[in-house]
Amino acid sequence: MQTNVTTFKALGDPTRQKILVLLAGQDMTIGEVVDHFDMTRAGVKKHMKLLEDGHLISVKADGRERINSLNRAGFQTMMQWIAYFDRFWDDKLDALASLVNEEEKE
Amino acid sequence: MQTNVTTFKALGDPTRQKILVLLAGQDMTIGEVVDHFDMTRAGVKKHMKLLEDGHLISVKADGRERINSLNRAGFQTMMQWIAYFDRFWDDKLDALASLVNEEEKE
DNA sequence: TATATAGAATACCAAAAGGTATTATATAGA
DNA sequence: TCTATATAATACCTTTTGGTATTCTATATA
Repeated sequence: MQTNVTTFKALGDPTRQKILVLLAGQDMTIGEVVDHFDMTRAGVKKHMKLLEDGHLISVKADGRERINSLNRAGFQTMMQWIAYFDRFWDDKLDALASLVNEEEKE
Repeated sequence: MQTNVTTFKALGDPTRQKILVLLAGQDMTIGEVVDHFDMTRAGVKKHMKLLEDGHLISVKADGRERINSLNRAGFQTMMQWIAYFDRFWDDKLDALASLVNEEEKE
């Protein structure tokens, strides 16, 4: 329950969401990602940094290029955090079920 | 694929995450939530507004009180968005499996 | 070696976000 | 009705964020 704030924050921006969708299609260098946006390389680079901080992408050096790919870790962290609340919905459903059963008895 | 940015943004803050955990324990008025933080009521109210915008909580009026409770909608939206990427991991696993199979043949 | 290309790093700016203080409104209760 | 309480609304301030421009470093390649 700590650094997942960084991960959720990374997803709280439309540009970064689009970058992830792009990378789901294929791994890319920053240059390739930039071609899909009307934004400077430096701007895109900042977004990539935040995605990396949130463990949503990982970078691998290859000569003078840097290959960016999706990183499952961030996604799993989020899923786990959200799953914590499943307990809540289950309780609600249980309570509803009990209520219905009680009424049926009458 | 639109307003979920608001939802993820809402979760990208530690105070708001804590509020959700509190509400998972029990429904609360803003006043009750404030008691758990070293922050003004106005500050907490702003956070609640963002959580509501992201459909993570819903508010029900009761006299002069407002009862806040978790809203499953926001959680489901996020789960669905994240689930979009499952395809990616599956592909990766498939590719890995093919590779292994190829090697076994030799 | 000289030069072009892929990327990193820094400084800077405007807008948005996190927070407080203050004022206003509606309802509960003496 | 008068007063206290639960909340809403607005103005304001400081920090962070999204973005550009500019400079610097490293690696391909003519």
